[in-house]
Amino acid sequence: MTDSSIVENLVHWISKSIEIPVGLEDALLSISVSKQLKKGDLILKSGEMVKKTYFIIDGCLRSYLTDQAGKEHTIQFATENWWISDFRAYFSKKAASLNIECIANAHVIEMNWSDLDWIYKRFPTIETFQKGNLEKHLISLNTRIQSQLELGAEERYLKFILDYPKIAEYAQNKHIASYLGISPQSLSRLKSNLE
Amino acid sequence: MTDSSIVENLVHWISKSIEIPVGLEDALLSISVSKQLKKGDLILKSGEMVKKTYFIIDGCLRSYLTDQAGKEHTIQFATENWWISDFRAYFSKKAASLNIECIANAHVIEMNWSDLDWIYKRFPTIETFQKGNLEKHLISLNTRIQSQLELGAEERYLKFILDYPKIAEYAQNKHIASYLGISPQSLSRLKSNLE
DNA sequence: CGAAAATTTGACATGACTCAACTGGAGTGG
DNA sequence: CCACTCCAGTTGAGTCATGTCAAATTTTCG
Repeated sequence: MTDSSIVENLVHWISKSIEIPVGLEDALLSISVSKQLKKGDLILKSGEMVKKTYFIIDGCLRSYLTDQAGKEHTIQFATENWWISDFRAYFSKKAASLNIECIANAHVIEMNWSDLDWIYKRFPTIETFQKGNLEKHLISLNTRIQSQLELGAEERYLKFILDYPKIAEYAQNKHIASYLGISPQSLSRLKSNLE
Repeated sequence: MTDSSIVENLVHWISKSIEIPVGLEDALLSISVSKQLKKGDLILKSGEMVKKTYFIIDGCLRSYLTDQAGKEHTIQFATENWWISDFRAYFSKKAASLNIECIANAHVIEMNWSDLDWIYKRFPTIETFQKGNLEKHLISLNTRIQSQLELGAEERYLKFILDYPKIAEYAQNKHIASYLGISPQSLSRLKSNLE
């Protein structure tokens, strides 16, 4: 895939929420770096400054953190048309606490946050698009908290594979377990109980 | 307190992130309704459409949902300079799934979402302020998910009273328990273990 | 094929839940 | 001012879900 055909995917996605302003596509092309990632690639390590954000064309990535006990906790999965970065670190201007790892070969667009902010300044109408992204993200975090509060482990798992069937295919069980907040063993048992 | 002195609080708060455009204060005043709430007042009930959002001047509110088993789960606490509403329902144009309750006598500014959107259109520069709010909200949800994943109940409680000492004063134990995702009994035991 | 990683399974420990009883304070009305 | 009620909080006993540790099995991939 060429850079320009990759960027077309992003433009097409943006065009679903707003009219594409003249010049936007070229501007995006000028700041985009298209990357092919292989399973296992680490594109952000905790402790680094968060300079980049990624838009996923296909494949799957996850962000996770490692706690004091050495256990990993998955914060986010990202597939087609999602963004991934360490948002919390970037928004609060701190060093990354997350790692970001490719878990299924992926095409992504890499952009510098600073370049993206420049795009937002230059094309004010896409604020709407960006606001939509933030809202979508907010909804998904809210939903996750709600599930955690009111559902048991089995119900959370069922909801997960219902809401994100694609991710359920890509991700390993231990990744899903670490997203649901249970041990891999519990997830394994829970699945075998489903019949 | 008069309406205009209440709105000054909001304007002052906004002025911390952006330059106040000419006319903004009057515009805000024209759409703001200042309300005094008493402990126990319910200002949103699940099932209703979400037409309003609230900015808190002082006091404390919480949003919660009731699950099938009749158990309450606190989604958000809000004190000074926070907004509260059923964001998920509003952003996704659905009926409220949350209730919002005043838990300590409060002054709030009530606004219609539609009027607020009008303000955003009319004063594009406050998009920055709004974006900041969304980011702040996103960070707090992220932090909460992270705590839930990597901390045990006791550590979550300690972190809670550290991060939100004011709320810890206002809120009842059962509210805090339902926010942390544990039973009131467990919270009680946990606290007595702290010495 | 063989090594390394992921998953499954078993045995056991434990944290958190439920149900129920009891305590203590706040508010109300006689 | 006391008696009563109501509700939050505490405490105890028993249960259940989930965690841990370890071993066995299966899958992945060089």
